[in-house]
Amino acid sequence: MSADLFSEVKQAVSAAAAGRLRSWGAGELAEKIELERPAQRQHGDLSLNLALAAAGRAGRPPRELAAELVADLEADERLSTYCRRLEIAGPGFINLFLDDAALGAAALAALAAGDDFGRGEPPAPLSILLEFVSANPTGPLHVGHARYAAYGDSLARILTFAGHRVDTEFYINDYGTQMDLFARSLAVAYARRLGKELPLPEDGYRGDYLDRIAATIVGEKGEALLDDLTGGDGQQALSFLRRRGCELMLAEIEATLGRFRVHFDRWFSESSLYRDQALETLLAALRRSGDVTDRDGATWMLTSRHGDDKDRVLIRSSGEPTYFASDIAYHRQKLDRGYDRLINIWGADHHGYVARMKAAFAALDEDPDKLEIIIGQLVNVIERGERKQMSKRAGTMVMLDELIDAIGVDAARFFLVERSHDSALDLDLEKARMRSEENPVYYVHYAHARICSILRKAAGSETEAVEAAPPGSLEPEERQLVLQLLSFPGAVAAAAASREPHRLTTYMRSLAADFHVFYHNCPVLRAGGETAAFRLSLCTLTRDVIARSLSLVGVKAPERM
RNA sequence: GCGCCCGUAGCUCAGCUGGAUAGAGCGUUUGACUACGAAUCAAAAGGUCACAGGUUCGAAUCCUGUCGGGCGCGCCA
Repeated sequence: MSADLFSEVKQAVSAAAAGRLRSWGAGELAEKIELERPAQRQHGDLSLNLALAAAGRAGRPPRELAAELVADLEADERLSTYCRRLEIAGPGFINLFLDDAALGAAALAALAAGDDFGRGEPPAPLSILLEFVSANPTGPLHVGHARYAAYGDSLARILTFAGHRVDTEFYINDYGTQMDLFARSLAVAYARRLGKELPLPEDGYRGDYLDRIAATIVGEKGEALLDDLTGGDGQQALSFLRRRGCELMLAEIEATLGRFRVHFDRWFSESSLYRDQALETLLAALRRSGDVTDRDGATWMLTSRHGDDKDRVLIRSSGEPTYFASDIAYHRQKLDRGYDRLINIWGADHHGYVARMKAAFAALDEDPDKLEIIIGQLVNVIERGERKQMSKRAGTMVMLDELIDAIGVDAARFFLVERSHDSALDLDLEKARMRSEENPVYYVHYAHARICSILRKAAGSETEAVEAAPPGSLEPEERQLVLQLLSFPGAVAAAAASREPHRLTTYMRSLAADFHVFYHNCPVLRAGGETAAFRLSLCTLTRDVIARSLSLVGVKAPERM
């Protein structure tokens, strides 16, 4: 008995129905059998819409087709070991009623599979480079970054568990005007700390973190930079501040991400592209392919030839390269590392750049589909019931560290990843702080802790010594729990394929709910004998699946709470 | 003006890529602990799935349009 019963059933159906489907000219339906969990119990455990899907092609009424399919399925030996009964319902659905013993056996097989239950084995695993957060190293992370951090890190975990090879990467924008501005702002904080006032640059950065970093630099260098900043042209001092400030800022960012349980395999520096002359190489290649032209004193890339709205500047008339230019060089570099797929997670404020980046791939003679850009919607901050965009100026910034301090990593990650990344998210920090105990993560935690408590109680008991065997029949609540547990591999696969970690939070809430119902209706230890042994196994499997699900979104599974 | 995203219960959101009578949590009302953890469970109430067309056996889901909200549309990053 396989742990992944639903896949097993799917394969059996495919094999048994293939011939019939082909005779209707709908053979391809056998390749992608859709097994659904009907919303209503009376519709069975699984349902097939094959007859409905084939009706158009066959030119015959669906129920008539369903009758022929049912005959094929009933004749199939493998299927009849899982399936107690088949029925045709409604417009032409084929409903499957699974055998209780088979369900129980599958649950025990899932338990035996241990860490491998739900793990994907795609026929062709992808090697994926997943880039996310990539915040400018000019300030600390805020809750907007936190959303992408939670989303991206969860996605990396899920894709890995689904069987792909995933590297995660943080791109450091440590080159260009923003870094210059950062260095000059840092110089102001540095000088002030030593009793000298320098003019704050227009649109300069401000904030406690600059004082913090300035203090560190004063500790390291004393007043050594002061003369250059006040007397000289300041170039040497600014250069140092840019480099060292960036290092210190990145260290803070990395520490915050570490607290948030987000780890990157690689930190890639934009500056390194300039050191390696990646832009020159890139430009030469683009000139050869004819995708670049000089116009109005600037160097343009002809992205409009590849589906972009208009052409884009690579080198300004000032001679400075644009951000776009180094971004192309960066992606060229990523491609050269040999990944099958490059996934970028960008904020909604960057969606306008998708077309030009895809165009760049086409110009580089690379398949644009290798580049997968996921747009995450923004986070709004709610203050006194009003929705506000986060802004330093308006003082509505909420930092990731603040969020963690307020509600903890588990509640924060669950909250951020629970919603579809496609919808804007409102965060009311005060409300989150006051009502953090209502976070759904604790509902899932409670189920986990409750099971752990039962297992502690069972430790060393007679029940624990009995080897579990699938019972001949299951109580309705037991049955529901088993069906939910067996849905786990499908939930993982769906979350991975659709890049939607929130499907797993939805899944584990349902699983926790089904467990609580089971708990209230089906005594475990008190049942005694073989029933107790089997139910104890269900408890263990539920605990494992909850813990695994939580770990896939970077949340802990406490044994007590 | 153009492009992308969103609009589902009083509030916050799911809805398995087109399935059967649209679901949770919070809030409201009511019931269940001498019990393997009541941070739980059971029940009630709450809906024009923004609106109007279209596609088909079947639409919250797909296509078109309208309305409303968010985000973009630079030789900024």
